[in-house]
Amino acid sequence: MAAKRENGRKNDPQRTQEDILDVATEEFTTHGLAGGRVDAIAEKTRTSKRMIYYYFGSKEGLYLAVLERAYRKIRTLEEDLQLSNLPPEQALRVLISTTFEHDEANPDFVRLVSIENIHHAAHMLRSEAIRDLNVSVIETIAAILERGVAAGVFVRKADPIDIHMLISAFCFFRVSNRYTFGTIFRRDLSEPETMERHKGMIADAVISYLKT
Amino acid sequence: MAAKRENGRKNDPQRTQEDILDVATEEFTTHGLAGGRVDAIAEKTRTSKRMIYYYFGSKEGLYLAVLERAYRKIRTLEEDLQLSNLPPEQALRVLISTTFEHDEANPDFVRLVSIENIHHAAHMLRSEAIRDLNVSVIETIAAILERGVAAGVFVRKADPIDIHMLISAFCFFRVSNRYTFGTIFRRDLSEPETMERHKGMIADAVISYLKT
DNA sequence: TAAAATGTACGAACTAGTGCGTATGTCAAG
DNA sequence: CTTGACATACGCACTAGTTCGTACATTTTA
Repeated sequence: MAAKRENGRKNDPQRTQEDILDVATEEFTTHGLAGGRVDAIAEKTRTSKRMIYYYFGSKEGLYLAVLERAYRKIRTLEEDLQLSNLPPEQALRVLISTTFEHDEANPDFVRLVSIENIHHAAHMLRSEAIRDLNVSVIETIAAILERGVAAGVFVRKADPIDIHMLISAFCFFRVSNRYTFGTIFRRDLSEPETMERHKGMIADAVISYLKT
Repeated sequence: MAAKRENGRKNDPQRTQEDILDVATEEFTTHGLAGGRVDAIAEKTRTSKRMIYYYFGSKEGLYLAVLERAYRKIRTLEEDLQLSNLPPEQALRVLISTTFEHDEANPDFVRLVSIENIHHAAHMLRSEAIRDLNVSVIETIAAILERGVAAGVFVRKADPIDIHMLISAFCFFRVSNRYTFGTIFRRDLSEPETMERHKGMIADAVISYLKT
């Protein structure tokens, strides 16, 4: 359906699709899946609504494409962090920093995941590409925990997925619940000093938990 | 607009409104604000669409009413926990347990907050009732932390709002991201043993953090 | 009987999706 | 290297169906 071509053309399907996906991401993350309007996307695009259906078939197809691209962008960062050379505690701190900054830098991704949860992860289930993701993080954490226990710096034998959840929950929440939390407590979570303090807190909390 | 009546009538506006709100809560938490259909709500109600507009004026008005009722239900629980008699560490554990079980028991509330965040907390901002909520929790935590530091059981001088966020993030995430997390890691977060383990983990993490 | 509560039927506006025509590029034959 | 046949890329204008909201009639209660 989507043919791939080299450059030097006026017809540039690659760019057209990217353009559509950029606009669609903005629209869906701002209004949700049901709230996002195909016409609104079409208007902000260089191209027309017809092209959206030409390339993505349907509104849901477009949404799925947006979701998959967001996940694909993510995957690259999680790999090759080279944590096995670092001492366990430091390795974990680097991993936590990375997760923290990742969520902070990708609010679109966070919002899409929130939207997916409202829809019971129905679209994620249909996408194999997305399903077998994140697994590498667990292996990374598992290795760090094992080394830590072996070296005696960590006392507690914790489940890697649980630890990932403890870290991810905090980092994710800061971004996903920014607006309600900010409204209730009148606090701007995107301020640099707040960010640094929070980054230190989740790291210290996880480390001290493992040391107890 | 909304008259209050006793019982023993065929006309029971109180019950009608509650009925509408129940159905609307279900609809909005399942499909989101934009995805929720007024006609679908009307059908599942004992009454008709006309009544929805009679009592709530508009779809947004209905949504706001749903949101406010959800918050009102919550508020009751947070008060009177009588934590000041307990030693600081135990008081904190009780508070964390309460938060944990609260989010677990009120997935509707959690979902509404998620939906609000997608809409930049726009409706919360308009509702005074909601805005000055949750403040009591902060005071409770602040008192516990002070007592803890004074007694020497807590070493770290932490910000109460930060601690609330650390706790709330984990408890909230478990419910809000249940579907995506469950899909990726093939783990059922609602299993009793998992719940107990997680409840213990967040408590231990917070306590050990404060003791370091 | 006045006021509140409720039901029915309908309409205006919106929205996802499409039919059909056009433009742009590819490739092969002459 | 021009020409013609064909495939891909694109846009306008329309449709079928949905969705929020309301006008009007009716019943119930004070």
